Amino acid sequence: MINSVRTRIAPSPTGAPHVGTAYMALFNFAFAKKHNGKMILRIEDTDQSRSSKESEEAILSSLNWLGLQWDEGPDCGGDFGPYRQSERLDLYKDSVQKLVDAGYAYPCFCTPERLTELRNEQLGNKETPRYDGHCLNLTKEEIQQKIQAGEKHVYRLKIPNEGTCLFKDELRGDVQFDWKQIDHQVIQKSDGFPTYHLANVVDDHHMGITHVIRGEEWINSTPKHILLYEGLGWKPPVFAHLPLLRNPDKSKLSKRKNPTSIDYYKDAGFLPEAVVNYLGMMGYTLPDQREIFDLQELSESFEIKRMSLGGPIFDIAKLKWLNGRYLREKLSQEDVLQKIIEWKANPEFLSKILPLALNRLETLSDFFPLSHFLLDDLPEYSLEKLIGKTEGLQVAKLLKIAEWEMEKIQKWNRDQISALFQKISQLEDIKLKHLLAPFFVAITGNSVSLPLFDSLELLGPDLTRTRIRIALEKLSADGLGLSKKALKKLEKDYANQYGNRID
RNA sequence: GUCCCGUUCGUCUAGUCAGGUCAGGACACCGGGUUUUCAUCCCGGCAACAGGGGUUCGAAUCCCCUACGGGACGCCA
Repeated sequence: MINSVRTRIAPSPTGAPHVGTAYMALFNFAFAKKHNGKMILRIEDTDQSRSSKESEEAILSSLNWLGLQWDEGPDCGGDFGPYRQSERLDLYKDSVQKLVDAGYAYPCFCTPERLTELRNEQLGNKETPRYDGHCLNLTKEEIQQKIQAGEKHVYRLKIPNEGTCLFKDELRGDVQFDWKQIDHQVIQKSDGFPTYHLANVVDDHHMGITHVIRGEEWINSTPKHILLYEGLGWKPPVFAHLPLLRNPDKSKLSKRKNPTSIDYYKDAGFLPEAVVNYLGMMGYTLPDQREIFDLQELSESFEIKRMSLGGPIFDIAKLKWLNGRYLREKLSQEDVLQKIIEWKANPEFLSKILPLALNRLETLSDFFPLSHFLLDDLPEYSLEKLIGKTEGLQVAKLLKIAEWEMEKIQKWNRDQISALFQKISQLEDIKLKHLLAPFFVAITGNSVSLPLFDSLELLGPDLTRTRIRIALEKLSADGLGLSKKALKKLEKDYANQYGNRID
């Protein structure tokens, strides 16, 4: 079938697998299946400094865990590969050339310094920061000369000076932007890699994508994409922008305020079917309004027009309720037992705990009380215990610093974790023993427990992050958290001592 | 700040396109029942059309304005 529906998900391998990715994947999947089409998975690894193989693997494996199977992708191949953008560079280079020839793009030699200065100036004048078209005035000869001299340059998209861009969003109808307020977006970076905007258009075209179903965050850059299709002489796909998942405070879902890693839900003991079901009821209701449904039921009855557009708040309480129903309605006791065993009651996992606990055992019955915090979702403890002998505000500060430092850990293991705490101990000039005290409580629920670093390794980054976040919330609720002002100051001091945060 | 998108119970939503049933369901919460406790299960309750103007016999539904919320404004995606 030539005109069959093809959708895609295009995760960027720059971090932990995000539930937002799963959310988009779910509806791309459902839409494709509903129309007997295919869903393609494409890795958007055009950011050389941030992309990693580990992250790519983690994302594929998490989506697999959820059962959101794609028809073509880097792991399973397909007729439109390769499915990693870093392996398709020639294609983008050709397109840039085509765009330059057609007058839709131009090289820009401005230095990052000049651009920063320009930005600050515009910001100072309360203008929207935009490229000023400086390099648009270069003559052919000057360009030739600079390129030959090996000057670093990027390619920018040339936006019309006036007029409007009108496009149709499947869910919202006509959307209109003045070209005036769209920036001359970089489409090829100085390292020769394309930016998202170029790569996604080129790939969507070559991969035969018929429907681009993506997050609302992209709606503002759609005019640029439309222009790229025009410049390359291609027909744009159908666009549908889905609402963004939100934190309880209605901001875009973020790991600062909510567990956002798919792995968290796995580690915390949720069933993939329940997570998928829950995600499916965010912004969507089946025509018959049933609320327990699987991927297939969702796909069979899926009507994209039924998507509601208000950003749904991710409510863990409801997810838990749903998960409970799956446990007792969808599975037999044998099934549940098997799941528990596979989850954490397996010999592999328990045998990792044992060496930590052995010296502390007098009877076998000591084992589970000692290790329960590795099996719990969240441990319980009092605020007094958390603070201990440390000063309250100091506790919040240390937790926050650790939270930021943990984001920088590439490979989550004992050594890295140990190094992290050693570093904080030194820079904050606090004895390791005293530094660790509040962490023992936040992580294990007790001031006395199994060795912390090994425990953290076993617990994994996602459960760890959540426990630190919860501890911070407890402190705030009692007025011992960081005020807005204190946080600002801490951010600054942190950047000076530890380097920039990665969020 | 500029632009774009959005707005029905605390939360997820049905109803909006084709204007006309006490605005329906679910989570959470509260109360009652079953259960040695708890949970499950069952029953009941609380609770919303953001505001203001139009159009109309009639507006949650169509139009306009305002407010509020979110997003975008990177050589990130």
